[in-house]
Amino acid sequence: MKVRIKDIADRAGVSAGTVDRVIHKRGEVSDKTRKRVIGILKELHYEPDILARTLASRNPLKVAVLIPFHSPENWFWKKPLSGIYDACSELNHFKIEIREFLYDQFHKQDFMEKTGEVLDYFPDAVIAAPVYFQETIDFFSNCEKSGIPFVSVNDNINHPGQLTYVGQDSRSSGRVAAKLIDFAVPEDSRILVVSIAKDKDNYSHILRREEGFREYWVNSSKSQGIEIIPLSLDKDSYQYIKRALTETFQTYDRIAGIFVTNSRVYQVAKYLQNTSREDISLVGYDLINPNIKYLNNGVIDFLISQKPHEQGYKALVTVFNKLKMNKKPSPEQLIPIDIICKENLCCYQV
Amino acid sequence: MKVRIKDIADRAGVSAGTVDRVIHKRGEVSDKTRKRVIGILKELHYEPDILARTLASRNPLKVAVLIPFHSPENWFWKKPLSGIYDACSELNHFKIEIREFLYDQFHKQDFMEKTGEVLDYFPDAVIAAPVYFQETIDFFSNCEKSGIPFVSVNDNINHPGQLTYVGQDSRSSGRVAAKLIDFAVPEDSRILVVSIAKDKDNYSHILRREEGFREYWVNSSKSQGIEIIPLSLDKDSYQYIKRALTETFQTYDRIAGIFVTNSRVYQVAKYLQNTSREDISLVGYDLINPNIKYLNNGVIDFLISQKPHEQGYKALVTVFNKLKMNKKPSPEQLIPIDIICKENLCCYQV
DNA sequence: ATTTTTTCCGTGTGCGCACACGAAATTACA
DNA sequence: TGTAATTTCGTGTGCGCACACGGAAAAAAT
Repeated sequence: MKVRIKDIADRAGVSAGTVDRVIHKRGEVSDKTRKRVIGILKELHYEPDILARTLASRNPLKVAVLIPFHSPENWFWKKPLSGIYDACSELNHFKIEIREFLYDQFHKQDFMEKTGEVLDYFPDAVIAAPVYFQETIDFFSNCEKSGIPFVSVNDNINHPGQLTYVGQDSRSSGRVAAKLIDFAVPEDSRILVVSIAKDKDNYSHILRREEGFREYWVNSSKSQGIEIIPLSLDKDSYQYIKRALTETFQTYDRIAGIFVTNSRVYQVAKYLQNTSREDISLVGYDLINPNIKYLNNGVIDFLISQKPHEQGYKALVTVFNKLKMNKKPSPEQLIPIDIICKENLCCYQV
Repeated sequence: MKVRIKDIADRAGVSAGTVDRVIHKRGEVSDKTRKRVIGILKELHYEPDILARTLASRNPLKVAVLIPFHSPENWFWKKPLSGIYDACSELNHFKIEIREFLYDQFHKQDFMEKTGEVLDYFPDAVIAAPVYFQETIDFFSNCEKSGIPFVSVNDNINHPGQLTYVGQDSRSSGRVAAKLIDFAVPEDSRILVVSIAKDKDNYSHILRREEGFREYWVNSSKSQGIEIIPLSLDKDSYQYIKRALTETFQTYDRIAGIFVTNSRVYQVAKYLQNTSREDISLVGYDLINPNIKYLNNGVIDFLISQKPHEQGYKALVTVFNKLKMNKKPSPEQLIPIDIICKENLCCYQV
C-alpha cells in the first residue's frame, strides 16, 4: 500500500541509507545509482511520511515573520501575528519555530535593518508584509538568491519568485463597498470617498479600493444620478479631518453616503455623530476597536474586514505545506471579503 | 523539556509498559501503582506525542458521517461532505477513515435504518446532521451509551451529551437579513417574509430566522413605518408560489423588500423577474446554483451563506482534536454569517 | 510444602525516517 | 605491486509510542 524508503531500496538493489542520501541530496552516491533510485522514486510515487520524518529529525522549521509592530494605537498588526501563532499551535507537533522581526512601518531605515536581521537568522521561510515597495523587492530578491521561500501578506508586491500572496483583492472590496452604499442611497445623491493616509500613493490597496469603488458605478443603472466626490487627507488628526469635512459639507449638499478607504473610518464616524448626521450611510474597513464602537451604535453601517488573522494563519499553513509536504500553493490566496454589520459582528470576533 | 512516557516511568519507579497500561486504561496494574502513576502524569503535565502515537498504532480513526444524501436537485448536502474530506486530507497523515451513511431526508424510516448501520460500524466518532428531531435524540443517546462521541451539524439538536454543535446562529442570521433589507427600503413600506417548506415546523432554523428577522425591527427607528407580511407556503413548485405571490401583491401595495427564509429564494426571484419587479430588495439563503444565477443578474441582492463546507470541515477537525489530542471543544462552534453579493461572490466560491 | 492460578509488571519489537559511523570498493600515487 | 586517499555504500541507533509476550511475585488451591 504505502511506499516506504525500504521498498525503494529493495527495488533499486541498494540500502535504505543510499535512498535516503538521494532524497536529501546529501551526495556520496554515484551518478548511476542516483539516477536509478530517482527513477524508482518517481515510478512508485514515493511520498515521505511526515510523521516519521519529523519524529526522527531533531531540527525545527525556522520561520521568520517580518511585519510592522503593533501598539495600542495600531492594533491591526497584532492580528496576523496571532493568526500565525494559531496555525503554529495547530501544527505544533511538527516542530515549528516562529521568530518575529517587527519593524516600524514609518521608518524605512528600521525596515531595512530588520531585513538584514532576518537573513542573519537563516530561516527556512519568510512571511512578510510589505510597506516599502522597492526595499521589499530587494529583500525578496535576496531571499530568492539564498533559496529561502517567501510569502507576501496583506499587500501584494508581486515578486516573481514569491511562494504565494495571501490577502484581499482590494479592487473587489471597493466594489463591495460601492454596492452597499448604492443599496442605501437614493438616486439623486452625492457620495464622498475619503482617503486618509500620510502617503496615500505608497499604499496601493487604497488606490485599488478607490478604483473598484468607481468601477462599480460604471455598470450601475443609477450611475447618471450619482456624483462621487473624492477627498484625500494626508493627516489623520481629528481636527484636520473635521475641518476638511465641514468644508466639504458646506460645498456640497445631498451627501448621502461616505466610503472611507481604510481603517480610519472611526474619525469620520466621530464627525458624523458630533454633527448629528448619523443618517448618512458610512462604510469603511477593519474590525478595530474604535470602528466596532461606531458600528455598534449605528453610525458606521458596514465594515469590510481584511481578516488579518486569517491572512497570518493561511500564510503559515502555506509555508508548512510547501516545506514539509512539498505542496506548492496557488500563486494567490484571496481572502473572502467579509461584510460586517452590527448584527453579524459577534461571530467574527474571535 | 518534553515529558515522555519514559520520564514518567522513571519517576514512578516502574517501566514504560506499566505507564502505558495506565494511560490506556488497559488494567493489569495494581491500584497503588496506578494512582502513583496518574499523580505523576498530572504533576509533569504529560502530553502524548501524536506523531509517535499514530506512527506506532496500526488502526485508523473511524468516523461515521450521517447526513442527507445530495442529488442534482439537492446539491446543498454535498458541501459538508466535501468539507469533511478536505479536513481529512489535511489531517491525512493521521490515519483517518471516513464512512458515509447518507439518508433520504424525506423518509424517516430510511434515516432510522441508517442510524442502525452506523452503530454496527462501531465508529470512533459520529458527525450527524439532524432532520428528525426525536429520532436523532434517540440515536445520540445510543451513541452516548456506547461511549461514542457525536457532533451535531447544521441544526442544533442540543443533546446534552454532544461533543459540540457546528453551525449558524439562525436567529442572528435573521437579524442580518432584516438589517440588509432595512438599509434599502424606504420608511413607509411593507416587507414580505416568505417561508417555503413542506413541514415548516420541523425545520427549526426557519422558525428562528423568522424570529430574528422580527426581533430586528423592535429596536429599529423605522419600525413604526414598516409593516411585515408573513407568507408560509408548503409547496415549492413554481406554479404554486406564483399564485400565492400574485395574490399577495394584489392585496398589498408598497412591498419594497422580500426575505425568503431558506434556499428557495430563487423561485421568488424568478417571479420577480417575470413580473418586472427587480427593484424590490430580495434576500435569501445559500449559495446554490439557481440562487447564484439570480444574484449575478441582480434580482437577488444578498444571500446569506450557511457555509456548509466549513461546517463539515470544522466538525471533522473537532472530532480529531478530541480523539487524538484529547482537546475538548467549546459546546457551540458558530459559523460566521457571511453576506454575499455579486461583488464579493467570487472569493467565496471554492 | 508443593502445585496451580491469578495478579502484576518488565522487556522487546516495530512504526518510517534521519543521520552517524564505519566498511567496502574504487581510485590515486609512490 | 603496495599503500594511502577518496568515493560509495550498508548498518545501526534512536525519535516516542503501542502492544505482544512472557516472567516474577503473590494469592489460591491441593
